[in-house]
Amino acid sequence: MAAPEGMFVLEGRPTAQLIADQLRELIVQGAFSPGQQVNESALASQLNTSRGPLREALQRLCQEGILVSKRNRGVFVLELSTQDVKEIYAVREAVELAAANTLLDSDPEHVADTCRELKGIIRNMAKQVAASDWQAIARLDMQFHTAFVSGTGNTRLIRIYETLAAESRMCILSLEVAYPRIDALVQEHQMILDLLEARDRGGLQQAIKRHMQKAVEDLTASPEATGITA
Amino acid sequence: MAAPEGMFVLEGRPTAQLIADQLRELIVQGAFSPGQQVNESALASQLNTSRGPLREALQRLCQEGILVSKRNRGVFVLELSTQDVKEIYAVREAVELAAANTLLDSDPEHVADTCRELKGIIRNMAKQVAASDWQAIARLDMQFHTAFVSGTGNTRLIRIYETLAAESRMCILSLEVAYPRIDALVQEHQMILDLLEARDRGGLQQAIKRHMQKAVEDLTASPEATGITA
DNA sequence: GAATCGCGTATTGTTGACAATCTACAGTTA
DNA sequence: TAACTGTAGATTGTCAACAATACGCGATTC
Repeated sequence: MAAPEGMFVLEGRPTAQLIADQLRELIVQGAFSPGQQVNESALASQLNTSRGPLREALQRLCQEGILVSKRNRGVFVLELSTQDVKEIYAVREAVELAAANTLLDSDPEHVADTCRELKGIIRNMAKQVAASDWQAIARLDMQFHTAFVSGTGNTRLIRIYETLAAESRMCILSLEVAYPRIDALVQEHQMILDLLEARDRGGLQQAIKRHMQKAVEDLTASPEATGITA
Repeated sequence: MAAPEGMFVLEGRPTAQLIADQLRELIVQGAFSPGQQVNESALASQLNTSRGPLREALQRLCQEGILVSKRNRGVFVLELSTQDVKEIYAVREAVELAAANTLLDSDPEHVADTCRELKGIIRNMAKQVAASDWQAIARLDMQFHTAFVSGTGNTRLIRIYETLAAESRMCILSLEVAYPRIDALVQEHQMILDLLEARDRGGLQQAIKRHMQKAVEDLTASPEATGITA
């Protein structure tokens, strides 16, 4: 029996995950300042739920790494150090390089589909760059890379990357206006897209490496101007 | 003030993690059959704890991927498909290649330390191969690779790999006596170690790729003989 | 005879209360 | 004045009871 259109399973996913998704979005948008303690009771009341589910959500975010838990103290919003930035982008490079190889080994038509999606994201990104909307730029930046990795269809790789994407958004957020050249952002993504379309394996790998390297340089260049601690 | 010898912090880590570690070890050792439901109340009683902490531990293992949660149904032990095996080893390859590059870029003395550790693990592995103790072999196999990745010092990479290691042990476990050539295991690891010591970047990368590729072939070769579903 | 409906049971999901622990501050003493 | 000790407050960690949901089986109907 096919379900009628417009019908969908209500609350199909576990509640804790819904809360976690909501909180993650709030955190990466900077609704909580780094190092700030997250109060269980208070948040539970605000979200109109009990401490149980909320606790599970917090624990989930702890495991993802955007919150840190201290025994008998509570959970705190992650404070990013330059070391953290280096780690995050090193792992991102590893994942994206693997994704690039997998993509180039896969069906050309599927690659074309992915390229179409990426192209649309770049278009939106250019718009937001013109509007200087940093929130949106950070979101689209990670949307681009997440779509790139999603193209592999490897659910584990995708899951890993989603965590990295959240952490990266926190990095980018603390960057804000400190970002040196706003136009380079669109250009670099466009280059990655072009090389993927051209199926230039070596060039794509180099472009990804450069993209990550530049990001680390930008993010660690002036730590005193950002929220990133040395 | 230096703490007197013999003193240590009591139960410094969160309880849920202790339970999770214990359960993870049981699962990767095959104490639960794939697809089997894990009963919260029963386990809580057995482990002499309440459902709260146990629930958190289960959720943690769900996020790691060795348990799967179904809403209002409970959690079940992961059933590995050939697709899962391919995914796991694709991600492992990505992580280990990145680890290899990072290691070869790091301090030679530190690499030497890592090599010493790996050498010891290989020695133990050879012993267990002689004794045909599959449990121990699987444990040492993953211990080797985990030590390799740990050499990078990248905490995020290490955390990712620990999850992959757990899943891999489940793969290897279902392999058991079906493993084709028991000697190749020690040889392949020895080769990786040698190439790392020789600082042969290209050779090491190739060796890692081959190692992963062979593992997938072995694991997916005779699915009917193993617990891995098509 | 096959499909459907309804009930019973088992299990999870949620809640609120209780216990344990830590930090901060004030009081005390050398 | 500086360092230590004890208390107060707040927050998390744990627990047991309650509510909601899904599955399996038997009765019923066409």
